Amino acid sequence: MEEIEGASALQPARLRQTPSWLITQTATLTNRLISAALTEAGATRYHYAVLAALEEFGPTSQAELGRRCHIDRSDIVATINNLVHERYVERRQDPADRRQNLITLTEAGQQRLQHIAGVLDGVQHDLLGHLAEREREALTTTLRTILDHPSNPENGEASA
Amino acid sequence: MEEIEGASALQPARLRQTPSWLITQTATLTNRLISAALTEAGATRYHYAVLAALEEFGPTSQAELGRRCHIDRSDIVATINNLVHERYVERRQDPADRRQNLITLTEAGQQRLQHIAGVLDGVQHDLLGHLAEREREALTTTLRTILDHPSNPENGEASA
DNA sequence: CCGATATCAGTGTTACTGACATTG
DNA sequence: CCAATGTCAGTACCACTGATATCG
Repeated sequence: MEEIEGASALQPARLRQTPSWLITQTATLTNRLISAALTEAGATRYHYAVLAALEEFGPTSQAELGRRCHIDRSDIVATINNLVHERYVERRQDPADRRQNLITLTEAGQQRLQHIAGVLDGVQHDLLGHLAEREREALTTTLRTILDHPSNPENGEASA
Repeated sequence: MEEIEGASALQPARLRQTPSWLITQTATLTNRLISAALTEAGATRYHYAVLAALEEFGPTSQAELGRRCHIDRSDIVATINNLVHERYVERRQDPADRRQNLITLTEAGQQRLQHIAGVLDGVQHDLLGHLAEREREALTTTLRTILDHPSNPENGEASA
């Protein structure tokens, strides 16, 4: 077993032929790279998602942030706690609806987002840089198609 | 449905443009479907992977199973414990190398694999059934390319 | 002594669940 | 009374780390 070079060990053909397996394996690899990069920057994927949503949509309630980013309400709480503590966002009660908190991006938060986005760009390159441009685009298009399809429970209900 | 149809809430453009985000979201959706299907069948992804490897390669040590399926040694232990308890595999010490256990698929395990594979086939259909055949193939091809690339630490070292 | 194996205990992140109080 | 929101506590699975004992 010395002359081995390529794969560390041959994978079962069943796994190589099962799309769901390939997807989760790819996600595992992706998460390794993302975690390494973001941990170094002291951030998480949730930070990035929330900051991006706030930049694009302006002050937003926590529940709405969760819907937009597909993050659970309870996880949003922890994320916002964190971001508030680091002064990247501000949380205040919405006077118009006192059930809600309005989350606002700060100047520092805006810069933070830029920084995280740069870090993530590097990861995309490590992960997909060896693919042809067409292949990369086909991949993202297909993934968006899958995510937008009604088979995704996230899409079924709309709060009218 | 009311007048809203598409996404339940508009997602930040940054997320829609970040491949790593699309990959992890797709994996989350995939895992929801897989978990639902496998939980009902009383199985896990690790069960499927190990059974598939044993069917294809015959009796195998735990360490080798881990390498082939990209599962950590310590997780293999728990998986094999489980499969042994349900009589789908047998574990015995390798007389030729007493450090190793040789894991063998039983007749029941072979049938179990068939059953799980059938369940998973249904999930692939729910997940990707709405894609064109070409798109599905392009997706799996691209994912295999990513996973086989040296940027995947899994591929770097071989016991050369 | 070193390397590989199996095992055990424990950690961290993500995603999710259930409960609760407040407000509309 | 019902629905939505924010909060908290806790769970499950997956991936991983470190330590240990055994064996080659």
